Amino acid sequence: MPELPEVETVCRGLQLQLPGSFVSEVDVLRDDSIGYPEVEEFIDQLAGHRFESVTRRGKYILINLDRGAGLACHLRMSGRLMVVKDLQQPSRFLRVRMGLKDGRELRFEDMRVFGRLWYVPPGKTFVDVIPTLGELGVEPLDQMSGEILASLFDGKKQPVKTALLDQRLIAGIGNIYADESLYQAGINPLRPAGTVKRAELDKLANEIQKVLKRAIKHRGSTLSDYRDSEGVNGNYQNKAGVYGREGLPCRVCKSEIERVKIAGRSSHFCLVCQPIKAVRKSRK
DNA sequence: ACGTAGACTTGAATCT
DNA sequence: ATTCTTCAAGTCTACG
Repeated sequence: MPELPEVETVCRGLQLQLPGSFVSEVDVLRDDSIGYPEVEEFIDQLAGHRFESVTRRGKYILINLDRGAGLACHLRMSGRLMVVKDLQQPSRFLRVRMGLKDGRELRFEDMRVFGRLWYVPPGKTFVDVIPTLGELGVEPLDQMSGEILASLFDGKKQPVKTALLDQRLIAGIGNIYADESLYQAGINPLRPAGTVKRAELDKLANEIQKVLKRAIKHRGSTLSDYRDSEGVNGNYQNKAGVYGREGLPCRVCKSEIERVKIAGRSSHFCLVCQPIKAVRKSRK
């Protein structure tokens, strides 16, 4: 799925397009796409609401509606949330269609049907409806430092890559940006998280923010499915240092980029720039 | 408590 | 051309 930069790009687009618009009708083409409440209620209760503002928490899109209600969306791997003006033939992966009073449509498309939409009724909070939202870790663009990483990783034996992907520790980093951040910081993804030295964590914290901000500037990465709220591709994939570059020369040292599975996820890195043992100053 | 496969779902790409 | 296997922006559950 879209990771933090892609979700942020979608949110910024929706914030420009939605506030002030009213939902006139709701059409659910695939029941699995609705997380809460039951499909019938989702349809009945969402209709008539006005969009007020769009924010993000981790990889969740949070839309505030009038009367204290809300609409949340997680794109997971292949979800798209977009506002369309010219109502051309919808994609075959259209799962939920929300007609707006001004004639436009908010469409949720999702090839793999992992993504979800949740309606939050007045009186309930987003966390009431989506418990995992309350368990998310720090927002890396707001709170990130070597000190924070040191406390989050303390005593952890799992690979540092796996720790970066744990949404309860840090919210929003996914497979692409975990690999990219570790590459930029010169840290091998297989190193047990708790063994990464403080100086390296300082560097990693800095690189995480740099990578995420740069990706947002490029409107995210489009590998296959991701599009922003206007249906436009991201560009960051072309800037990647290691992700998707297995077998290609490292942009720094020219040695071949490796790919291994870590906790089930493809992980890309340069053995020379990210040695398995921390590089230490020669002792003499 | 901690860490890692498997499941969920659909399609694209690579290889015979 | 067709079939098979592998892989994919994520996360939740079930094991050991």
